[in-house]
Amino acid sequence: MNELGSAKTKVGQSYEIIARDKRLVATQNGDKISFYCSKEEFDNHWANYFDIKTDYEKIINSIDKKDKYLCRCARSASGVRILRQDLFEMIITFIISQQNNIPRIKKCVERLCETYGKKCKDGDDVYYAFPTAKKLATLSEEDLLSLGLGYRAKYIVKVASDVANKSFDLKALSKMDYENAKRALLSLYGVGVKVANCICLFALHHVEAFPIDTHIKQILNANYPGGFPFEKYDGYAGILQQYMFYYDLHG
DNA sequence: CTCCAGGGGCGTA
DNA sequence: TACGCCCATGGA
Repeated sequence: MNELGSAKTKVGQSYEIIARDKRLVATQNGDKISFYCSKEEFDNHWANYFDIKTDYEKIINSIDKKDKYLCRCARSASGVRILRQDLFEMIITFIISQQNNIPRIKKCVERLCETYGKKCKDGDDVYYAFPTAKKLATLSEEDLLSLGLGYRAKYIVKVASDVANKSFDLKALSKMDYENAKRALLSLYGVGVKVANCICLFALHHVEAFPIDTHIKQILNANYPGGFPFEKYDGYAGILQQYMFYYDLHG
């Protein structure tokens, strides 16, 4: 059992996190979070996933005190962390996310896992891992269309086969700096600037990546008509972007 | 440059 | 209940 500071106080919330073939149940009571796993599993796997080593308080303290809006966002979202999620999962998930809303993205990913992912057991509970590139590469566009993926189906088939046959090298990608990683991702079929930035931020932990969707565009227009002061936050603006996103969503 | 491509969630009436 | 509107990317 481990504890973390939380972004927001809630009572009796329970969460299920599935990443690669691992699953973690977490509950939150007030600002106390409990993780139901062994200390070994937490240290070996989830500590990295939750980016435990990064000092987010230091980041929050670095915010320009004159920027009341950003200070308010950071205070509201102070428990938000940039996860270190699986690269292939993020590539496919963010391709699905384009032109799509969160409930539907969740449904698509769940169907994808239940249909093509490895069946796993945790005690009496059953869950499904995210499908491998090798597995997805065997599918046809029609297979994915039937899961409701729409016009993104053809992107996923192509990207999965490029990854499976190593014409797109994930290992090399994971070693690149932000600019090179972004350029490499943009070469993938169905990946544009916004999706590439999301993958950089949420899988590769390039926290300078600052994905701009229409939601963030509105936030920036409303609060930074002269443009966001990237120069003050060199190398980690993506974390602040997440604070603004959270604040806009949850207040 | 503009338009269109699934589809469903969501705001509005 | 029913109606538009929205959305990221590639291709025409």
